[in-house]
Amino acid sequence: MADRVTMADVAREAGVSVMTVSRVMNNKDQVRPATCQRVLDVVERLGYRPSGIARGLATQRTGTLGLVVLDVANPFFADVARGAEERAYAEGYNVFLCNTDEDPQREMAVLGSLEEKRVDGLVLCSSRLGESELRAALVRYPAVVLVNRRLGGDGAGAVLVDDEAGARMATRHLLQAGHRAVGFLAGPRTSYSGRERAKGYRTALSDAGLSFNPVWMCHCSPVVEGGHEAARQLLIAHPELTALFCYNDLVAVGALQACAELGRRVPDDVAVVGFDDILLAALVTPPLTTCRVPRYELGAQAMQLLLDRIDGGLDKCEEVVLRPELIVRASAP
Amino acid sequence: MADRVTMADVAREAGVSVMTVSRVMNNKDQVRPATCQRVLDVVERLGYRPSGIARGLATQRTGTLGLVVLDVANPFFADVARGAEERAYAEGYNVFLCNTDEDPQREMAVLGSLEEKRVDGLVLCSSRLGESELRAALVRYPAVVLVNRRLGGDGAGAVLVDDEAGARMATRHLLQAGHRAVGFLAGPRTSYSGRERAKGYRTALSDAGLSFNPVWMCHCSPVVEGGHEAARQLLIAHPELTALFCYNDLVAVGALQACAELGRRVPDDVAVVGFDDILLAALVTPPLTTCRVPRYELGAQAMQLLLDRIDGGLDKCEEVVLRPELIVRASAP
DNA sequence: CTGTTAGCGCATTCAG
DNA sequence: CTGAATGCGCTAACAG
Repeated sequence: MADRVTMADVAREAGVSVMTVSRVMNNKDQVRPATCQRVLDVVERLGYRPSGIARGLATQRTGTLGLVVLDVANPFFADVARGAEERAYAEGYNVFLCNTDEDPQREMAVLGSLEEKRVDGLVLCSSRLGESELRAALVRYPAVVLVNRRLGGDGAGAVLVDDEAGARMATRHLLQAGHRAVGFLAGPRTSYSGRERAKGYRTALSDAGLSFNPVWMCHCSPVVEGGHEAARQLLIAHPELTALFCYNDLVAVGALQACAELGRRVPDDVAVVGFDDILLAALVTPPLTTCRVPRYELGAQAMQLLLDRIDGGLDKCEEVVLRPELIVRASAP
Repeated sequence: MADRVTMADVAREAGVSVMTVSRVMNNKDQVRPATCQRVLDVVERLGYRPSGIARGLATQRTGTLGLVVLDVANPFFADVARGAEERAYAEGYNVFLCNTDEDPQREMAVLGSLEEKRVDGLVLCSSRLGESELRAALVRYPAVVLVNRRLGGDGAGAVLVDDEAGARMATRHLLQAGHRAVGFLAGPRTSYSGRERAKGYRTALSDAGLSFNPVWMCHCSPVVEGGHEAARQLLIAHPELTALFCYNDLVAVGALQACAELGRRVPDDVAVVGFDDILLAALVTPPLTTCRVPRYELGAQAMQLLLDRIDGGLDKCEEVVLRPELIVRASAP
């Protein structure tokens, strides 16, 4: 790669000052069309590209945003990321993608690195930090939007799914089908969404006059293998269970596998309900009844809110709540 | 967000020069431990974070890399991205993720934006640019590694899957099972991998003494719906087909759907083989026979090669080829 | 409409 | 071991 062409090179070649080149590059209109054209020609001929780094230093804005997820390989976050990146791209921003693997230490590390990169804003999904740590971290960015997490009081926007309503809907669906022993594969302990879904699960039980049985609930990693193990343990320890409500579809697929291994037919012996409605959900056998979450929308709206807050001011909109929708399929008719 | 603490603030507060602070921040050892500690204390107290932007301007290295994919929401690229991001994170880099949606114009646009951001290097997956355009674009980066694409001659590294061998293996598997009319859902016309897989398909046919029948091949979008449509058309137009080799697993799932709609049983009436072995492949009914591609590895090795080339020099290693592996399941026993 | 002067925050000389 | 001067490439604020 040859040495980079700078603005000075263009200015010299075009016989103008760097300031004029700068104006042309930024579409400031106060340049005579002829001059403008001459500069543009030189830019073209020399293959000049302005340095975002230098511009960032001068303007204190980098045109750069951060997107933090637990794991892009998880289809949920892949879709969220796509929605977010799409909005950012449309507005001319580039986005740093960071994975945390649910590890608070790593989360702190990536937040630190994004601060060093001087991102103009940050979309933080499913943070696993404690309230005070999180609050302390977020003041270090010009603007922040949280996804799947609420943080009382201060200046972070939030885009959420109504997890409690979704879980309540899903659980009620099972109860209305006559189930009285509904287990809950609760996902990670540290998940905010998980806690909200637990609330919904318990509310649905109490709505139906049933009491919450803690031994029917089991935390697990939010992936297929996590659901597999947890479902296996739960079904063996509590053969009375006739239904499982699962933290997400991956966990539900794991539950399906466990049922198959244990010779429990789905839905006849055990009904299974998932959450998210990822592509997979409709394609497994039997197809999963699940709560559809608009993941792309979640990412896109979070990014939009972030952009609004970046230039509109922090009083724009504080919180967006998306409604999940129950999708009934064969795993829990 | 309060005004940012700068190096000068730290220097003043610690009673040293900015140079000393700079040395401390960069672990240069030529600082007396006592001074070092004093500086570190002030850094901690003031919450100082060096500016990567300023540092980038001064050093001409940004600690930033680009990763370009067609679509992160596609599970193939989600896994590649994860592998790549992981390696980059381990080396202290941040990565910009960009989607192109198979649109060459958009690809040019994101490449341009990454150049402005002055990335230290670039991993470019499945480029849809023409040879000369691509070559012209790549000289603008300090280092580049291509994924799923070969580019003769010059200084771009490449990490590839042996698509031809995989396709040949997959097709041969079908032929050995007695199929004589094997269709090919070929994916996008612009896909390099697609063309390689077409070669493998044709080679396998000729290995078996069969001739290539162009009407049994049909291009399609590399997603479920694309496979669905293409398979539907192909099976209606050519009911003699008893097997379908598919560009990837998503397409294969679409083919499964089409078979179901047309009342063709899989594998008895039509055998189906996919490519990639994404999570989905093992979970649909019937489970897909497919060519496993080590996607995480693909991303991780591409990133590793990029890092090697960034500081080791461009003569390091030019090309890595990963072998796919045939996974036999019920869709084509 | 165009040019000049002065930083943005840091690292790289070279001196002490 | 530590500091002072200089520049990375660009834009903001004034002048002309």
